[in-house]
Amino acid sequence: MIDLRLLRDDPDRVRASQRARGEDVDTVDALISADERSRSSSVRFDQLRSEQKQLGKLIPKAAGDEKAALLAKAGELSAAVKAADAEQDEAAAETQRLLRTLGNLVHPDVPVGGEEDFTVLETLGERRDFEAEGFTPRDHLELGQLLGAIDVERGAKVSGSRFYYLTGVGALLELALVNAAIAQATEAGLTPMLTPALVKPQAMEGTGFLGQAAENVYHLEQDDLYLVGTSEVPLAAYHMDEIIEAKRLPLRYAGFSPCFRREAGTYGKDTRGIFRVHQFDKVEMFSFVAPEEAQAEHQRLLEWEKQWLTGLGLPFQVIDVATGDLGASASRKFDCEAWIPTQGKFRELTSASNCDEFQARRLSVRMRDGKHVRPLATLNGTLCAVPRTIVALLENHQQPDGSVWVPEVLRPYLGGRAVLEPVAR
RNA sequence: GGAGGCUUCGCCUAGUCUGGUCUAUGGCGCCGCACUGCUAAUGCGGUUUGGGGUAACCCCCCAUCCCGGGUUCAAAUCCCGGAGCCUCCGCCA
Repeated sequence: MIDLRLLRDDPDRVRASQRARGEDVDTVDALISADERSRSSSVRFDQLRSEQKQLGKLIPKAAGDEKAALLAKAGELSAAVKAADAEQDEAAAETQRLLRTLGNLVHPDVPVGGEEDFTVLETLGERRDFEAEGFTPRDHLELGQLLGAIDVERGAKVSGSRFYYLTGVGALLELALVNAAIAQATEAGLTPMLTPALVKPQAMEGTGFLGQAAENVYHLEQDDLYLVGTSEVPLAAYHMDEIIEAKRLPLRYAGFSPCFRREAGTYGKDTRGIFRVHQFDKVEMFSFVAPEEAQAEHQRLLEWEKQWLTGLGLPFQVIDVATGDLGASASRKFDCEAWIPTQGKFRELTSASNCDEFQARRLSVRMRDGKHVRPLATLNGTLCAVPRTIVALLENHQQPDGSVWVPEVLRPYLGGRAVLEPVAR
């Protein structure tokens, strides 16, 4: 959530940010009045409580009529204290509730607009000219089937649409990608983490996924647990309710976990193959840094993503995502989009978000900086979302005979194989 | 799943039976100062977090003894509910 003090000092900035996100601005006014109510009732409560304490010291010493008079007075005071307390609780709860509905402040450089209004920051890698090479590229599903790597029919039979099996070389390819990604992250100094995939409401809420994104989250009602859509959630919540010494920062993690997404409202989108699925594995980077370091860290995460995609030999572009397409918690988001030949488009493979202090406030993750304790900043970035990376790899590195070239970084994890060959059916 | 125990301001701990003097004790760690020509030792002081007052500091006020309710003029302390941890048993791996 955003800083309440900022809202008091500069409500117009908050309004402007909400507007840019395409969100309701009335909330801001409701919030300000709830906050004022909370503060004034809090002052009254403090005064009454102070009087009550003074009186409480006198009562044990008094006796007889004097004591009876004091007790009578204390009775009245007690009722007043309870009333003020109740009002304060109510107003503070309302303030919190409203505050949590607001998205993060957007960074001033973020392009304003919807999904299509992103800015392209740079384009990297070489796109192949299949026409010049003399063949029509197959899509990832066809390649996956030739290689015996992907089985979506049985995925649908067993679990429904948007589920799949990775088989044979497909399974090996996932393990290779994950190993290579973890190796790169570890090399860069991140701590590898295997995280829970089921989390409590508090963790899900604190990371900002129960707002407008709630419809995409699986919930286990019997246990009141959520299936995470990304290991960002357990990684952010890892330090929940903790105060971290400034000298221990930055803390950087590389989490690996399954990810579950309901993909509500995407009917008919990306229905072929494994580009958009309900369950997949992902290696995610996550940083806890001092707020003043957040922008530099954001660039660092982006650099690691670029290094990864470049190592895989994929052509891609980096975009600055527009305001309307930011998640609730991000102030700015850079996506790396790989070229998908059969779609003739760049598609999102990785995404790096700067959440500033938004998640840290909600999760109460703070840093001790000398005498001061203050919220820190959290950032997250995809290193490797497995199915989409497989899609991009297969399509971009395919050969006319349906075989697929394997980039160097993956070979050590594929028994040295340089090419994946079609299998006889 | 069954039985029992535990949870106190970084860590450990006193206090809970018998409600008010708890503004929560002591040790360790940490920070500052003093002192010994260094380190160590010693002494003194400080050391939860959040909110409010203040231009800011000193300081002052309120809350905070796992969380939420209740009883009471008054709760770390009594009652109810919940969470977490531990031990034993059962079950499964």
